[in-house]
Amino acid sequence: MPNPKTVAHETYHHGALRQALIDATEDILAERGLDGFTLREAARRVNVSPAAPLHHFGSVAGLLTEVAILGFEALTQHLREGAQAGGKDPGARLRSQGLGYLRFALAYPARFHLMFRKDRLSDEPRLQVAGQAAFAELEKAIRDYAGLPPGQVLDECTHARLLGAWSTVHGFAHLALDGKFDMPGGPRADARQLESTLRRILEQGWP
Amino acid sequence: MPNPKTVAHETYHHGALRQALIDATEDILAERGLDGFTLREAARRVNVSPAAPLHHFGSVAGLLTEVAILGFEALTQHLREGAQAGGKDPGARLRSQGLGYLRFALAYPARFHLMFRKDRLSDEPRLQVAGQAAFAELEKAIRDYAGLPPGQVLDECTHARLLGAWSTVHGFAHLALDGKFDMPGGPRADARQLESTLRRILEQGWP
DNA sequence: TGTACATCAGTGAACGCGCGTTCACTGATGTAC
DNA sequence: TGTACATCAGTGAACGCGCGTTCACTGATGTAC
Repeated sequence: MPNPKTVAHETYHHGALRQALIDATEDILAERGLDGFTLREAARRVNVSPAAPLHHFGSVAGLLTEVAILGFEALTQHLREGAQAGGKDPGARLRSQGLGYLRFALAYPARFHLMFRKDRLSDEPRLQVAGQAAFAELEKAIRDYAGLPPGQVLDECTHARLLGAWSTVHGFAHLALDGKFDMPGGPRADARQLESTLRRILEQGWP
Repeated sequence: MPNPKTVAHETYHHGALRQALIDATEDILAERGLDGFTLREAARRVNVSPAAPLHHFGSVAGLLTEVAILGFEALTQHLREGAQAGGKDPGARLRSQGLGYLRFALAYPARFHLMFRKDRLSDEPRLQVAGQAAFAELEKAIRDYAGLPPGQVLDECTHARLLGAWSTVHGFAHLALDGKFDMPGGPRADARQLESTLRRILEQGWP
C-alpha cells in the first residue's frame, strides 16, 4: 500500500514540479537545442498540463531564465575548479580557468548558448547577479595574475587583459561549438583536442 | 505613358524579386533580428504573395543562406580593408584587420549572428566557400606576420596564433553585441569605445 | 483534536496566432522555325 | 516578321501545425482557532 504522500504526488499534486520542469528543460536543451525547446514539450515530459508550468514560472522566458541562472552558477563553479586545478602559479591558474570555461561550454552547449541569448530570457535581477558572479571569478584570477589586491580598482591595462582573456576563451568556445574547428568534411573535433588547442593558445600568448 | 517593361514589373512579374527579397531580408534582420524574421514578412515587404519567394530560394533556409553568403563576402571585404588600413607593418595590419572584424559585427549584428547559426541555414557549398574565403584573409594576415610564404603549411605554433587571434576578435564581437561591455544600468557601449578597447587588447597582447 | 476556510497547485478546453509550404492555376516572356 | 509553344515567375486559397497563454474550474494542503 503506497504511502499517502506518494499517492498525492502521482495523482493531483506533483509535489516537485518546479524542479522537475527545470530538469526536463535541461534535458530538452541537451537533446534538441534551444530552438527545439517548447514549454509544452517540457510539460509533456513531466506529465502535466501545458498550463501548469506557468504557475511556477509565469512564462516560458521565466523558466528559461531559471535554467540560465543555474547555468551561470555552474559556470562559476567550473571556473573556480579550473583555477584551482592550475595550482599556485597565477599564470597557470588563469590559463587553467580558461580551460574550465571551455569545458563548461562543451559539456552544456545549449545551456551555454541560452545564457547569452537575451531575447529568450526575462529581466531578472538574479540572472544579473549570477552572471556577475561568474565574471567576478575571471576578474579575481586576473587580479592575482597582475598582483592587484582585491579592493583596488583595475587600471586600464589590467582591464584590457581581463576583457581580452574573456574574449579569447569565449570566442574559442563559440567557434568550437559552431564546428569551425572541425576537420572539413571530417569528424567533429573532440573535447580533448579542443582543450589542448586552447591550452596551447593560452600558453603561447598573443600575438 | 509608362514603358511596357515598367508596367510588367509593377503588375505581374516583379522583375527583380530575388534581389528585392534579399534586401528586404537584410532590412528585417537589421530592424527585428533573426528571430523577428519570417518569410511571409519578407514577401509582404516587396508586395508579393507568400509563396513567391520559394520560386527563387526553395525554402526559408535557402533565402537566409543567400544572405549569409553575402554576409561572409562583406566580412571578407571588411577584413581586407582592415588589413590595408594597417599600413605595411604586418603586426599593425593584423591588429587592424581584427578591428575590421569587429566593425563588421557591429555594423550588421543580425547578419553576423545569422552567419553563425547553422540551424537556420541550408547546406550549400557556396556558403562553405564564402566562409573559407573570410577565414583565408585571417590566415594570410597571420602568415605575413609570422613570415611564412603562402604555400608552406602552417606549423603548430602559427596555427595556434591564427585560432587565438580569431577567437579573440570573435569573442569580443559576440560579447560586445550581447551588451556585456555596457555600463551596468547605463547606456550601450558605442562602436568607437568598443573599437578602442579592442585595439588596446590587441596591442597589448596576451596575457 | 476537529473543523472552517484561505491558499496553493493543478486541470483541460479553448483561443488566436502566424507560420512555412502545397497546390492548381495563370499571366508574361522568350525562343525556334 | 509572325506565330506556336515551352518555360518562367507569379497568384491566392488552403492546409496542417504547434505554439504560448487565458480562463473558469477543482482537488489538495496547511493554518487558525
